[in-house]
Amino acid sequence: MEFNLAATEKGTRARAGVLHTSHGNIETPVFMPVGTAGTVKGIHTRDLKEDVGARIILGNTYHLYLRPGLEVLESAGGLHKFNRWDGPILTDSGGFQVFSLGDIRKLSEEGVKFQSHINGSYHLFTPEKVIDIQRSIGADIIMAFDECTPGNAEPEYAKKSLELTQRWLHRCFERFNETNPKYGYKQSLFPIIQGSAYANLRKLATEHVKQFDADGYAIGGLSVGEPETVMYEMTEVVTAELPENKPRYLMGVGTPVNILESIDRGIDMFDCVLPTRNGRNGMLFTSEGIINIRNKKWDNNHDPIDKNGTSFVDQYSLAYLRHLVISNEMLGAQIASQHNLAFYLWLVNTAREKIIEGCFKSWKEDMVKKLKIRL
RNA sequence: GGGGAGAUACCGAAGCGGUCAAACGGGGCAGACUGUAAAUCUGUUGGCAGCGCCUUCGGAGGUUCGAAUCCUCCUCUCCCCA
Repeated sequence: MEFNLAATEKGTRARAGVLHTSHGNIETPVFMPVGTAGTVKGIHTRDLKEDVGARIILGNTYHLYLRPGLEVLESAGGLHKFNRWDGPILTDSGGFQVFSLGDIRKLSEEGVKFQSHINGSYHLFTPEKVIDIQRSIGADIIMAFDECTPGNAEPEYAKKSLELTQRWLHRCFERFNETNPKYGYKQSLFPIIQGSAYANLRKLATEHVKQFDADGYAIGGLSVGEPETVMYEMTEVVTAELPENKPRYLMGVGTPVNILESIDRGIDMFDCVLPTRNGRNGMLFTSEGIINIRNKKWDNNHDPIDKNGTSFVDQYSLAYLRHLVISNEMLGAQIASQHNLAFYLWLVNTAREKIIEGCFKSWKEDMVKKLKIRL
């Protein structure tokens, strides 16, 4: 998997690049819509591609393993064939579920024993097994199995947790190197840098990860409860040490402001559930600011959702969308999700253009102010 | 015409002498959500006002220290039999 830098800008670490995969090229910075269960909730792949302009989407190892299961995915010929998304796919390893499903799992040196949130059955996820599962799912980019350390972890715990993730990383690469893709195209394994809110740990983690000369590097364990300033600081610490010629992926981030600030700090790839989840729950990210579409003040406003919007759905009015969301009509969740995703893609696309033009920094400052406005 | 049941806050519906400004649902209003156990969750919903006061349980009277709860009359709904 090749990555080529197309442009950088002085006075910022922002980069524009192109990542080449077997399922197409990805221009960066990029936002990757999250499709945990093999679907970006509420959005057809046709709309993802043609309307939203998504270039790569996510899937999740834990969730897809439990349902529909590997037998179905393998007989379909992998996730691309199963969900009819022919662009690149990235699967998360289940490391985030170690964090988010903290109450129904048990952590050990060997791996993590999850109790299925679906039927209560037990499943041991080891680094080796997680690689095997991701071979079966067939994503272009697969993630190392890690422990996503909570944002408020004590130093001792953060250190122990990081060291476990590091040992698991060796096991991941070992299994990765002794197995082959199942569907005839290359897969790339990205390590995940942990270290919680501690700069010294983040530096150690970054150094450690570089020995694998991976096709890309991810930063995990951020936006998990720590203050935003910490998130930015940790991102800076890590990107300062990572090789320039490899893509950097900031996992699970974030708000539109978070994304612009992180691009400024040298991040190339993002994913986040906010545009879809918050969209379903009535929150719109627009070029003028944030809208809670359930609020009464929109009930008779017939302006378009976003007059600068790039999506087909932006032609719908605020009043109509409010009506749909308030009435719990499924189209409301779909329109809101599609708008938000299109907005996120517009945001990273524009950031890319501005980097190439050499005026990202000033555009960003301006944009961040607008994005914080609550309409 | 005869017999029965009932009227409670925006709606539905508990409550049947004090712990009732009144359970619970719904609806309304607002908030949260960051590698998705989420089309979810939380708060609030008589009026003022900083824990106190004021106006509420169909209407009017009454009993009582005290009434949404008991009594009388009135108004209106619903059901059954003619």
